[in-house]
Amino acid sequence: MTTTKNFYEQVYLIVRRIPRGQVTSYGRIAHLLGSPRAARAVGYALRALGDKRGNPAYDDVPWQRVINSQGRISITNRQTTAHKQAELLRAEGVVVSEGLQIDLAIFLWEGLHWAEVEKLLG
DNA sequence: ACAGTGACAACAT
DNA sequence: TATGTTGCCACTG
Repeated sequence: MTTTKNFYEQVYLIVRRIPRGQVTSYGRIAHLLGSPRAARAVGYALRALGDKRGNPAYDDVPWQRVINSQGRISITNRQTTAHKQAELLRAEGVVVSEGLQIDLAIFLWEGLHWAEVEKLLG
């Protein structure tokens, strides 16, 4: 259990702001957090949610709304399947193709403004 | 302290 | 277009 507001926690805060029915990318979240090159770390943070499942503090993180910059689902590990993510997204209205592709022109989240992020991380 | 790891991204073939 | 390579960053043992 991490008491400090580390990078992972910051990632979760942002992800919780993604509206239902919309998506964003790992890289965009990294940008919002002020570490434009930390896309990989963002993915790592979301993967870590798998180890927290069952913990009420993290059950509300809509991790399925985060995909890669190409608009494609990136999951490859065995704990959580890409298909599972696709189903969760479809359930909230996001159109996911057979090839796990999503049209960013339609479903991409606008993101937050600098002031909003600062207030959030406060 | 240090090397390994990965749900990325950009660039090069 | 489709792979392959390289840079990155935070976390872990």
